[in-house]
Amino acid sequence: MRVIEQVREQIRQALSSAIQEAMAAGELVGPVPETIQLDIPKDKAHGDFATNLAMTMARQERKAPRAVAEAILKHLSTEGTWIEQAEVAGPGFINFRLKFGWVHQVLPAIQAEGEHFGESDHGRGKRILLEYVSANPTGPMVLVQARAGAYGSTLAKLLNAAGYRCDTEFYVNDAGHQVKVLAKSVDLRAQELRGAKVEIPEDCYPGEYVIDCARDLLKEYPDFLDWPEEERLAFLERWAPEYFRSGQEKVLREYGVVFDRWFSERSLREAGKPQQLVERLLKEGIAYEKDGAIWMRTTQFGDDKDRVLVKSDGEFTYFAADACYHMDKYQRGYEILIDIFGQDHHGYLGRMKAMVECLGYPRDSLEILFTQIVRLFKDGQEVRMSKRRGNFVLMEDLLDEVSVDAARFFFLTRSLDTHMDFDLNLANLKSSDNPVYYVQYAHARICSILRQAAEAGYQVPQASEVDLSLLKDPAEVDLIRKLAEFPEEIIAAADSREAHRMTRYAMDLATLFHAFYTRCRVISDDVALTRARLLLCDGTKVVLRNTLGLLGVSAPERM
RNA sequence: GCGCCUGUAGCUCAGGGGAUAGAGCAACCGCCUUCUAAGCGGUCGGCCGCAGGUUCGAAUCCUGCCAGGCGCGCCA
Repeated sequence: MRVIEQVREQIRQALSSAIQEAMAAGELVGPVPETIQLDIPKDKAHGDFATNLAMTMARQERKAPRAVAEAILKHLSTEGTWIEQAEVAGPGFINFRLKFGWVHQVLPAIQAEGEHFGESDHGRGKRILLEYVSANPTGPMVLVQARAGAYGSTLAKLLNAAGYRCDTEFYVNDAGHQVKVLAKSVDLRAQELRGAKVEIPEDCYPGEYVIDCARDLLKEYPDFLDWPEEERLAFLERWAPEYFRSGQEKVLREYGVVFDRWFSERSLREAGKPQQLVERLLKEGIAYEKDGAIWMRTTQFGDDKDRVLVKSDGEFTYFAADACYHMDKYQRGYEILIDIFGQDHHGYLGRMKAMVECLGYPRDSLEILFTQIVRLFKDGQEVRMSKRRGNFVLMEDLLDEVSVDAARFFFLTRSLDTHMDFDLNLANLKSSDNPVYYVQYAHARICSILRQAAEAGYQVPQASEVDLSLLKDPAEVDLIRKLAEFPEEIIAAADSREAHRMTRYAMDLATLFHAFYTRCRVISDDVALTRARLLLCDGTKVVLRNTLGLLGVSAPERM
């Protein structure tokens, strides 16, 4: 049950009828606007809801906004609604004040729905595939992937809570040139570890982690270097990517990021998907041959230049495999594809959109979100990451410094497209100043109250046995109203793909609870009031836990 | 040169057509004999990068400029 949604609908219908009445009376021209915006004003003096309806109608009516508003109000019938008072305000807003108690309806709903409170069928089961992180299996993950991981996993939960059916996938680039380079690099390091003097060529991976990988290899296969070179390299082309991939999976799992599927690029290639696709596109005239290569006609759909599918040496490009992968997603029944890419891939937007159209799918069915860079600061200095030099900041390094809860929450307070600074010292991530503790503290506080109440013989009552009208302190009403907003907050965050809205909601909710706690004593001699407040505490606890759950942050019972 | 992102309080960032622009941190002043002070209340702090335009209304949309970040391969 969505309390606010129902109230909104009620007000919209009242407004809509009022306009029709006014039109019948010749006071308005009409027509009734298709959408009626109904906001919750920032300033409580402006009522519970407000609409700019009259201002948007001013032009068609050829009247001053306030005059339009007056005409609407004259015909507004509030019978059978929660509306107590409606008035014209400011430049032409219509402000509504609702009857006391309208928000109270939400507490029984929370109690009934529990961990499912907040979910809705808004998305109508539309199938979405969210691909994110997708780090190359040629090394450990870097800082920005922690950002993508936090954001993506929460976005997926939000989409599912909002009634979409969202699956998540990690695309493993375990094929192609880079895998050969990786195999060569590991092989050389293995030789080096066994005392051979080897020179690491420029084009090999120089990172320390390659040495670690070689060490683990020799531990598992002590006779590795006795194998013929050709066999060694062929083996490593499979073993090394899997070595790094499984390492990534482990780190991500500890970070609260679990994928429904790890999709292998090699599996696509081995199944002959690129050939099939190229043949099909050639037949359709969407691909063509030029200079010994085969190109996809992406310029047809707004790309700057056509893209190579098959190089003149006969190899399929990464782009060709990516096209297969995305086509495969559609063929598996997903209607919307969301990819989260690093900022350094932003140049792909045009070609990816064009690619999807070349494949015969709607341009808008592919959405690409870009995570902007993350800079890490420590002791006032930027910790620089450089993949080439091999001294880049790893995701694991970050998690050595801060808790998963702190890291996830911090990333999720920022919109994806801000360039963010992660200051290990100033952000004080392990200290109590971190907003994540502020929110968790509210949850722990409630748990403590409920424990104390239990000792005093109070259990959380059934909502039906509580006099909700006792919850009338402004702090109580504000808190309940915020609880009521939770379902639509999820929908807004899911639809806009803005996962970071939920940390703000969490902080706002915590603030309102702390204010309530300070103003209103829960456990007292007044039995009826105590029971009502216990129900409110329990409802807040449920919503805090649900919110933190979406964020992938723990909800501690004690702190 | 072209493209993408960013520019809001001392710092880190929300807000992205609507009423008086917000939060956290930092600074300052108060509040624990009672359910967790990891808390609450208050003060200080802003030409929303600059200039035009659209609009009843612009921090928000459009154009240009300035500054910073990142990309522009038959690489992956």
